[in-house]
This record gives sequence, structure tokens and C-alpha cells, in this order.
Amino acid sequence: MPEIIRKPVQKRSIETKKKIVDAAYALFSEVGYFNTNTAEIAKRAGVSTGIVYGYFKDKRDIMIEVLDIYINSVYRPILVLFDDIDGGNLDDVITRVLDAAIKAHQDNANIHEALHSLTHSDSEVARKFVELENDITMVVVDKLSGKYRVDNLGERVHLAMNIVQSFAHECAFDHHSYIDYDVMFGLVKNIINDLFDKN
Amino acid sequence: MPEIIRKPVQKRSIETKKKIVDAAYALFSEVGYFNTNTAEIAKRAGVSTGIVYGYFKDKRDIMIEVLDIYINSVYRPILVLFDDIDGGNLDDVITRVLDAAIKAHQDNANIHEALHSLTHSDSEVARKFVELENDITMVVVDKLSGKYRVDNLGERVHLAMNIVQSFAHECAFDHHSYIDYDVMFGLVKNIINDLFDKN
Amino acid sequence: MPEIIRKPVQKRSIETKKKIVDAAYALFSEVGYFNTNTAEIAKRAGVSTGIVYGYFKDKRDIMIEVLDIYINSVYRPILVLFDDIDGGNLDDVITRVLDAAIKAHQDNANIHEALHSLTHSDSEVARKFVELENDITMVVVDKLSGKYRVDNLGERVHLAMNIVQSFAHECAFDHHSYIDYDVMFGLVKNIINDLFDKN
Amino acid sequence: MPEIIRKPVQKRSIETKKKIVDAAYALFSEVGYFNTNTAEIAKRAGVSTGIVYGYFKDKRDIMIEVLDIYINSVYRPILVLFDDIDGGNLDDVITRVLDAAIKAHQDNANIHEALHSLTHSDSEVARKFVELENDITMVVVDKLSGKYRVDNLGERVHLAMNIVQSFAHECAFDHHSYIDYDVMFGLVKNIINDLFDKN
DNA sequence: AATGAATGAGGGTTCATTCAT
DNA sequence: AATGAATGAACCCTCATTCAT
Repeated sequence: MPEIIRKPVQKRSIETKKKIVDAAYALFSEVGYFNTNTAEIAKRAGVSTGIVYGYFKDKRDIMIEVLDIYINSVYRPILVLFDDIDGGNLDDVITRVLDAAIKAHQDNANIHEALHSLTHSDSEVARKFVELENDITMVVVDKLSGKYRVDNLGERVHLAMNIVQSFAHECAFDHHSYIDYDVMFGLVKNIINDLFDKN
Repeated sequence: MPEIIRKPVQKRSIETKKKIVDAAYALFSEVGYFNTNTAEIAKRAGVSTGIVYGYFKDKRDIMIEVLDIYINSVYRPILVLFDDIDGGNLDDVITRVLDAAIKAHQDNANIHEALHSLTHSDSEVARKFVELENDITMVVVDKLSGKYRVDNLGERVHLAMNIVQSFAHECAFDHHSYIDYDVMFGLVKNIINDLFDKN
Repeated sequence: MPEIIRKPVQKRSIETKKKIVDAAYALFSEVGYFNTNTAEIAKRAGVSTGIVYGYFKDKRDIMIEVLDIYINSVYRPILVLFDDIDGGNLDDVITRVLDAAIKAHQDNANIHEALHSLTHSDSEVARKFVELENDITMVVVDKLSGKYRVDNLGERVHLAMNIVQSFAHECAFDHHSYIDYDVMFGLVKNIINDLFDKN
Repeated sequence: MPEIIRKPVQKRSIETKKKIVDAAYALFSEVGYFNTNTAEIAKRAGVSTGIVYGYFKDKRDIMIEVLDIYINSVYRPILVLFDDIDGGNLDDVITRVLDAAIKAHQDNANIHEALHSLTHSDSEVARKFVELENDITMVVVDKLSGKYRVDNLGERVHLAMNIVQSFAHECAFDHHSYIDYDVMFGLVKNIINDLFDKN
């Protein structure tokens, strides 16, 4: 059975594919992967159900594309903020990274959890998330290693990443009325500063 | 004829219900809520498909029960560890809490994420998780407030909780080969100590 | 994915399964395998679409069962006619076999071709048909070998079988107005007699 | 806007149409009519899916053309072998016809069954096959009637045709390891000779 | 209280056919 | 004449839920 999946080259095609991915991204974000059906995706994208399978092998394939876009367009871009680290001071970089992470989480609300929860039933999703965290840690370790001579830099960076992630998530959902997020922002900044500044 | 959901009072009934919940717990943990079907739950529980609806209104109702059990049997018990805080020193408590959190995560591997990912499509699930975190923060703040006079105790406790959670999760999955988890354990302990010890 | 296919033991179950197979048999016979859909089978059987998959893994699985029934209930029974061969004379046996083959073809009109045409896309179907012909040849050779000492008995029997088949098919469809089937019957009988009688 | 089906007159057009039919012929032969889709036909033909509908009304229309080609290019040509019948002896003609029939079956393997199985769901296909057999019988009867004065010539010719067909099919698939096809060839030849030679 | 057969709406996917270019 | 993207009805199959026993 010779599945022919379109590799869109023409402008029209590219746009159709983008419409489908965008619709899927939005729906996965709103109600999750399993609560979204392909008819809904097509409808939201303004196309027929059939053409979805002209661009994607199956529903999972759409999800993988959404995941890639999420990773490469939302997640990885934060890494460039570390380019300033050589010239500037750490505190500014941390502030900018925190701001960016919070913003990314807010804009992309639920998609992270929607995709990450698939980790347990889809090993490729798991692999991509692990790889992403590995990459981020490696890049940041690399940037810092010249400047900050601390023991266990890998562990420190990874932990910092986890904390940033956790905090951004906390901010995005903002469920706890008793939390002053500005205060928490300060606490997080201190923690991360401490992770690298002293030894 | 309105379906009557059994409130089991007899021993036999209680056990049947427990078998169903246990089976659901295990399956949700292994493959997630949406990849589990009720026939499978019944089979794993060793009961008929029909009787499941004698104890639960619907599939979601089983999930809510699983969630309650997870929260009350796995999550909340960690709170008692803070009872020692008056007599002992903080460092020991932190160590024990971290150990307990890691163990809880390891034993209950995927269930947290499986349930938490439903947050976005089920507001009651969301409410329960928010409530849980509120409760934990409140209790710990209460315990600590007599002894540790720091500003923003609520934010500190909540942040500490997030970090513990994030770290326990990290340990449970242990996907990153380059991480020495003992080292990270020490870093986390320091961070939390710092959050309360100094001012 | 734990497909549970019912092995019906209760009377009710056995009847349901039979209704499904009978409906499928009729429909495959009338319009062929590919022109029959599972909803139609269920409808003709007077059951819901879902239950079909309680008894069969998939549509092909129904077809395999239909094939087995065809082979074992229609085809193989002809073999018992050869039991008389020891005591009686060959000519009578041939007559009875021809009559039986024609009747079987008439009663089961198109099913043979409907199933046999799947030979090319389903190797198990192919295997079953080959096996069937092998078995028939073997059995008949066995019966005859004591009595008729001719060379190349295997080839003779197999050829006879082909001719009987071909003729029964011809009779069943009776498309050719210029053919006197009684005459043809006599010709076929002579041919087969000649295959064994003389040397 | 009524679809206009091209009656190709230009060379280019004729070739395109031929490519489509050839592709369809091959695919029907390999996997059958229902397992072949139009996209596949177009791809194999090296044309676009759309243009297929420039030359054919629908998928069935392609099949009818394939059928016509099969009948006229593969089947009917065997008839010319009977032209020799006046001058030569019958035995030689039979040998040549058998050889030709076997070769035709081998070269065109599955197409006969693929097309013939459509008989039951498409009356035009049925008609064409009946017509073909009628024609063959008529022609052969005509050729023979001058020379061989036997009773029931129609039945004899038709039966001979069936046997040849059946045997050619047997040879083409050669599924039965215990058959010596040269021996069978001889048996078939004798049978047919006997059908006409004596009376 | 329990069984497991039965229901039927809904999901993912295919494919003959049409249409804009 | 030709392309290949697009359509949407129809197909196979699943599964939460109900029902007869």
C-alpha cells in the first residue's frame, strides 16, 4: 500500500499543511490529543477530512509535527538568550530567560502538558523531550563553562532548567490566589544566581 | 429506570469496588486514561464489564476515584513528615521529604502525569489538584510559621514544593545519563535550606 | 491491545455467531467479498455492527470462517460418496458424484468464485484451496488404488476432479443456450470412465 | 458541465490511454480489481490522477477496457490456431491449442480470475464472458463440422474448451507438487482426441 | 450482585471523483 | 491535455454503556 504523503513545495500546499497543523496545535492545546478528532482538525483548518491524510500519515503524525513545531518554535528559541552571557552579567540573562519562559508558557498554555503526557504511550515523544532537555543543558553548560568554574555544572544547569520550567508553568496557570508571583520571581532568580555565583 | 450506583457497605462489595479501582489505577498508570478501556479495567479486576457500572456512574467516575486515592494515599501522606519539624532540625525533615517524594514518584511512576494531564479537559480534576497544592502549602506554612520567621513564607513554601516535585519527577524517570542524582539531591537540599534558613 | 474474541459456548452465542456467518455467506455469494460491508452483514444477520467484532477479529476473519464452512460443509461431504466404490461399480459412483457436485454448485452458486478469487491477495485462502484439492485427490487415489491399476493415478484423479468442477460450474450458471446439459453430462461421464477403466 | 471522455485520436493521447490501461491490467492482475485504486493506476502509468478521468468515465470503465483487451488480445487469438484444421491433423491442432492456452494463462496469470470474479456483480462483464465462450464454441464448431461428423458437436466443443481452460489454469498455478504436468498434458490430449475422433 | 452479550454512535482512514490552475 | 490538491461519502473498527438473564 503505497501511502503517498505530500511533501508540499508549492505555496498553496504549504499553506494548507500549515492550516492543518495550526488547527491541530490549537485543538490539542484546548482539549488534548485524545479529545480531538481528525474531523474537528479539518473543520477548524477549513479543509476536508480527506486532505489531512494527504499531508500526514495518520493522526499521530500530525501530533509529531505539532510537537516539533512546539519544540523548535517555542522551546528552543529561548536558548539564544544565552548568547549574551559572555558580555553581560548573569543576573540579566536569568531575568530575560525567566521572562521568556513565562511568556512562552502563557502563550502556549496547555500544549506542553498535552504533548508531554503522551510521553508514556509514545516512545518517540519521550525521546524528543529527553533530547530537548539534553540539548538545552549541553548548550547552557557550554556557554557557562568558560566563565563560571563551579563543580557539577551539568547538574546545576539541569536543575536550574527544571526550576525555571516549573516556575513558568506555575505562572502560566496562576491557580493559587495566595501567591505573589513577583515575589516568587525574585526567589527563583536568587536560587539560580546562587547555583552559579558561589561555590 | 434510574441507574443506582451502589454505595458498597458489605465487605464483598467493598472489595469488588477496590479491585476495579486498583485495576484502573494500574492501567491509567501504564498507558494513560484514554488508552485504557473499561473492558480492560474489568478484565484486570477480574470482574464482568457490566458490574463496573454498578459501582461507577461512568468511566470518568472511576478516574475521579483513582485521582482521590492517588491524592489521599500517595500525596497527602507526605505531609505527616512535617510533624517532626518542631522537635527536629529542618535539614532532616527536608531529607526525609525528598526521599519520600522520590519514592512516591517511583512507585507511582506515570499516574501523576496521567491524571494531571486531564486537568485541561476536566475542571474537577483541575480543582482537586489546585486544592491539593493549596492544602499542602497551607499546612507546611502553618508548621513552619512558628519557627521560621521569614518574609513571604507562602511563596517560599510553594516554590519549595514545586522544586521537590520537579526533582522527584526527574529522579523517577532518570532519563538523563549525564546527571548524578546524588549530587542533584544535595543541590536541592541546599536550595530548600537556603529558602528558609537565612533571611 | 487485548482483543477478546468470543468463543461462543452458550446456545445464544452460538446462534448469533451463526447468524453472522450465514449473512456473510449469503452476501459474499451475492455480491462478493469487497462489495459487502460489515454493516450490511450485521444488518442481514439482525445484529448490531459492534457485536460482529465480538465474534470475529475483522472482516477477513469472517471470510475465513465462511471459507471453512464452504469447504467443510459443501465441498468435503462429496468425498463420502467414494466410500461405495469398493462394493459398487465405478459408473454409479461417477454419476452420484457428478449429481452431488452439480447440486452443490447450484445451491452455493457464486460463493466458490467469490472466495477463490481471493486466492491472489490472501495466501491463507490460497493455501486452503490447494490443501483441499490435495486432500481430495489423495483420498480418491487411495480409494481407487486397490481396485484400478492404472498408471498415473494421481494425474488421472486430479484431472477428473478438475473436469467435474468445471462441468458443475458450467451447469450451475447455465449461460449457454445451445448446450444440452444432459448430453454433456453423458460426455463427462464417459471421459471419466475412460480415465480409469481402460489403460 | 458534462464530462467529456476523450476519444483519443492523436498519437500522444492514444499512448497515454494505453499506459493507463496497461497499468490497470498489471495491477488488477497482481492484486485484483478491488485492491487496486485509481491513484495507483495513475502512478504506475506515470500520469496524474486527474487525467485518468479524461480517458475513462470511472474506475469500472477502465476495467471494462482491460477486459476487452484481455479478451481480444489474449483469448481470441487462440482461435486462429484452428485455421489449420482443414489441412492438418487434429492432434497437432490440439497440441498447439493446449500450448497456446497454457502460455496465455502463464503470461496473464491472475487476470482471468480477477476479471471473471466480477461476473457476479457486473452483468456486462458476465455478458462478455458468456459471449466469448459462445463465440469460441461457434467458431470451432464451424471449423470442425465440415470434417468431423459427430453427434452433439456443440456440447463436445464446449466441454473441450472447458477442459482446456481448466487444465491451462492448473498448469499456470502449478500448486500441486504431486502432479506431473507432462503426463497430464497427454491425458488431456487423449480426452479431447477421443471427444472428436471416434463416434 | 453479577455476567457478558449486545448496542450504536463515533473515530480514524481510504479512495473514487472533481476542480482550480 | 494535464496536474495534483481537494472533496466527502463510505468503510472498518472501537468502546462506553445498557440489558437480558
